[in-house]
Amino acid sequence: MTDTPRPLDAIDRRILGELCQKADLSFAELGDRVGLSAPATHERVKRLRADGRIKGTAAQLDGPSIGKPLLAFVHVDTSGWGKSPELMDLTELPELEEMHSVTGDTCMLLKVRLQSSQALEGFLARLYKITGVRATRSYVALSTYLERGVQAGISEELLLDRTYPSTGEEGG
Amino acid sequence: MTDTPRPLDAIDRRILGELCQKADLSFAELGDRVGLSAPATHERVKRLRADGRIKGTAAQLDGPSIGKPLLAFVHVDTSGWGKSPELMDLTELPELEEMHSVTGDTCMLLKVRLQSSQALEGFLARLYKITGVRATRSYVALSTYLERGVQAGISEELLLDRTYPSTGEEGG
DNA sequence: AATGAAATTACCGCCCT
DNA sequence: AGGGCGGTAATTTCATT
Repeated sequence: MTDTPRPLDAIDRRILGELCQKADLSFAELGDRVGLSAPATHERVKRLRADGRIKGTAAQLDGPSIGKPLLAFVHVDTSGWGKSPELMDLTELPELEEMHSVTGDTCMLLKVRLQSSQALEGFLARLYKITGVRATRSYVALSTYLERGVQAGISEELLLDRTYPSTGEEGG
Repeated sequence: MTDTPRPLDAIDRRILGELCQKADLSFAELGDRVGLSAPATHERVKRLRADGRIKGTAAQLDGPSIGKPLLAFVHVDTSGWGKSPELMDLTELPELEEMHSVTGDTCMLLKVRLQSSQALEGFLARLYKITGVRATRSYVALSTYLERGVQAGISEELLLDRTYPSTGEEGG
C-alpha cells in the first residue's frame, strides 16, 4: 500500500464532487454528469474506493429532529499529553463526533452533539473525572450557517492570492 | 411541516444507527439487521427522509488523499454581529466545511480543510480583508482521533449521572 | 410475488505507449 | 505488441408496487 495510487484526473474530481454531495446517484446519472457510461463510472468509483479516496458513505442525520438540538465544541486542557485511554473511552459516546489534538492554547478539541444543556453538563462532568483534565472551555453553537463533510474542490485563490504587493510585471 | 412528525421508535433508531455508518446497504440487508422485511424497511426509510430525520447521503472523502492534509478550526472575532454577506461568501470555498456562531470568547467558529499551511495563510488573509473581522485564532489539528457525522444513539449516562452526592435513598 | 430499474460482469475496440 | 480505459450487451440483484 504505497502513498500515491494514481493522481486524480479532472473526471475523478468531478465524480468526487458529485458524490460528496449526494451519494445515492445511480451510476447512469452520475455518468451523465461527468460524461462517461455507467460501467466506466462504476469502474472509477470502485477505484476511488480501493485507493482510499472514498472511505464510505453515510446518511446525514438531522441533529434537532433526532433529539440532539445542542451542538458544542469543547476545548480540553490536559496536564499530560493527549491520547490517554480514559480520553479515548469517550469515543463510545454517540454524542461525541470529533476529537482532535490541536496546536494553540488548548490540547484537545471535541465536537459534541447533545440532547440538552443538562446533557452538556453531564458530559463536562464526565470529562472532569478524567485524570489529567485541567480545564475545559465550551463553545455552544447558536446558529449553524454551514455544516458539511470533506469537499472535493480546491480553490486556487487561496494559493495564488499573494498579499504582498505585486511587482506589476507578472503575467496573467 | 410541523415539528413533531412522529416519535422515533426503537426500530427507527436502529435503522438510523446503521445508515449513519453505512448508507449503501440494500434494504434487504438493512431489514435483516433490524428485523424487518425489505419493503417494510424501505417504507421506514422513506418516512425518515420525508420527516427530515435523514437529510441525505454523502460519500465520505479522505482529506489527505484528495490533497487536503491540513485541518484547522478558526475562531473569528468580529466587531459587528454574525452573518455579514462577506462572511457568508466564504461558503463558496470548498475548503470551508463548517461555520457556526457560538457562545464563549469568540463570535464565529470555522472548520477548514486545506492543501497546505500556505493555503491556511491565504484563507486567513481573505478573512482579514472582511469588514469587521478583528482577530482570529487558529487551532490546527495534529491528530484526529475521531471524526464522524451525527450519530443516532443517545447516552442515558449523560442525563442520569448526577454528580451530587445521593441521599442513599433513591430506588434503582 | 411480480415488474421494472439498476448494479455488475463479460467482452470487444481504441488510443497511447 | 501491450496495458489502460471506455463502450455495448448480457446477466443478476435490488427497488418498488
